[in-house]
Amino acid sequence: MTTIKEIAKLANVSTATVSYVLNEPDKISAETREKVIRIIEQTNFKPNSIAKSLKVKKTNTLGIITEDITVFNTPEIIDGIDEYAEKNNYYILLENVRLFKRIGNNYKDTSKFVGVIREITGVLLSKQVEGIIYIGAHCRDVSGLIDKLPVPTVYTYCYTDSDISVNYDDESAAYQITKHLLKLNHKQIGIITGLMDSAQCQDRLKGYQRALYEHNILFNPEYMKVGNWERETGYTAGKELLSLSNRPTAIFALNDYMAGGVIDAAGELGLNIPRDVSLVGFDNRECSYSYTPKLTTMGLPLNAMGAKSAEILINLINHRQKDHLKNVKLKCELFQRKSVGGLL
Amino acid sequence: MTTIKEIAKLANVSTATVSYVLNEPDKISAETREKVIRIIEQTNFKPNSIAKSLKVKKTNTLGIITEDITVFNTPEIIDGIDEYAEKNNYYILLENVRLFKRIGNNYKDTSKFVGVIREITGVLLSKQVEGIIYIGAHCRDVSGLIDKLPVPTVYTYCYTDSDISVNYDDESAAYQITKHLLKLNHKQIGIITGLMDSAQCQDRLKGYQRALYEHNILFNPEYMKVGNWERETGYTAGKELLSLSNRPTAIFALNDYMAGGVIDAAGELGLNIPRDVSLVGFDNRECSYSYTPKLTTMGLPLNAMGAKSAEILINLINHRQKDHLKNVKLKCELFQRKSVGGLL
DNA sequence: CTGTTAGCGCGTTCAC
DNA sequence: GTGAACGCGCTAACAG
Repeated sequence: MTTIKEIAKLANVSTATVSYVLNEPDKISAETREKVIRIIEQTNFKPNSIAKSLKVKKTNTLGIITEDITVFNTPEIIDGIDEYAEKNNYYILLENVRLFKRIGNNYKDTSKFVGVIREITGVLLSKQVEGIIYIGAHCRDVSGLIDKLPVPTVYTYCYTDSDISVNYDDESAAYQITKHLLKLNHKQIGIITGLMDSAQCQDRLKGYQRALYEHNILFNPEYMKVGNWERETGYTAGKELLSLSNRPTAIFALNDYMAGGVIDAAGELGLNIPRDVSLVGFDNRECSYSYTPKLTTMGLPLNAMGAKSAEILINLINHRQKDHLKNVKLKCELFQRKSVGGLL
Repeated sequence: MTTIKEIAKLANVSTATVSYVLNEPDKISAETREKVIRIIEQTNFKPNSIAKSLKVKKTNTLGIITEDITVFNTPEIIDGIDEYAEKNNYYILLENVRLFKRIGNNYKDTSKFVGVIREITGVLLSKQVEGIIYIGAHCRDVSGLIDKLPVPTVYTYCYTDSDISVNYDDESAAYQITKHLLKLNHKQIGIITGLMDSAQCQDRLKGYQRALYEHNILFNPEYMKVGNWERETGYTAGKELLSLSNRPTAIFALNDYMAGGVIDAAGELGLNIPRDVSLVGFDNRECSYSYTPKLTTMGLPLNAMGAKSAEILINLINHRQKDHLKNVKLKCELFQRKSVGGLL
């Protein structure tokens, strides 16, 4: 690899001159500048940013820790981070924990992998990243997972009790969906929840109830079935709801997988979606588009979450962050497709 | 941040001693070693790998260029790279081109973004990556996209006419599928292709024909319909195939989307899958699992491709690569689900 | 005003 | 177990 010294020699100038051409071109006369630039281009010289970073104590590098890059939400978040970072001249060092492969389904027990995380943050810090974004595989409380770090840290798709996090607004999303159904004159709206110990599930339930309440509709416990996020429970719950004597005219499944189960159930019962019953999912996963009918579902602002995380982090790094930020919640967007119909 | 000097001072030794404790502990007496280690732990000191890299001229960093990290195949490939890299003490600097957002669907016209790629490789080189893995968004010839680089480069999910690439074996995968159907006594096997200008499509067609040939079955042009990879053409082609007087007993759609279209077509014609017609897809995309019936499809060795790319690259970096490697093709694995039945 | 000299950043490693 | 040169680019201070 060519070095600045060789360029200097070839151009018959000092290394300082070359450096100025690169960093403060105005300081150098047009003539020498062009001569130097020509030689740089000819030799394909790229200044060693390692050396530069050592000197200026700035790496312009962000560390990303993903719990699992193969989880559907993660790539889009990274994409958002990446776009914002690039625009602001930051680069990305990626650490993928491979959570599921490493510790299976016990990921809720954070103690199992604090050691792994400590090692990873150590690497990132020794590589002088200026800030860290932690992307959860699954939206939950990860307090205690990362020790207090000497660089700013932002959590997304998860949160802690003391750090800045970026997520989407489950409550408002569920409210939005329920409102949408109510406006189409649905008054009997079934809901299939995920596991009840998840904050996401609780928040969505709140949004659902708030919308009902605003329309003076009493929450009917018969219309709520508890699922576990998997298609099978959507099927079971769907069957129960649709077999009710006063069956709901619309069903809100708290994720797309369970909505798929409802489609199965409706099919078996000879019910047509959306004619006989409307259906809404959540997540806008790829599969929701290939269901028959195409599923109306809630899209997550993943890209925006990534971009927002990067924005906050870079602001923190450069000490221009308003410090009142804590839990940022971005709005979701409804994707209206073919599984919802209106009532007279 | 603490430096080696401060540690040295606190421990009353020279910086050299601290360095040896870190890198060649045996050279230092147990007594001083432990003293130094204690202080390192107390102060939470992390050696600055930037400075180390500058000195030892080794960053242990691999650059990954992804054409688009949001494309379904990419995260799993990165996961594979990551796993292998981590085991071998390499780290990952990620550059995401965001191909589709940047230049829309004209990605086949490589000239449109050579400039972007040149800039990205420049950044990676200046950050002293020791090798680069280029991950295509779409398997195709990308010759001329990257200038000859001073570090080893491996292409995956794409290829060039002169560099090492890692892909999967389309021909053998299609052969495997066709063979599977033939063994179940299917003799009339329809095929729905993707766009014919793709090498992948050509190779799969070859595999299909080779299997038929081995079973002395003449290729029947009526049984081949050309699609464009989208669900709609799968539907159209499926309808045509299934309306034939001697309709095929099995259909091989060259991707899962088009297989979805065949499911639509069969449904409309009142044909049951797999009773009336068997169906196989390709890609094992998430949606294939949520079709009714669950689709039998060909899984791609994405993780293995990533790992293999990393392995080759790291071997190249350390000059222990057999140089006869060129186009590595990994085997695919059939996922047998519910869309295929046997014939008497 | 243009361009040069020289020391610095931090950890490594060789000669002593 | 230590002193000191070294890697490469940056930049303050300075000379022409």
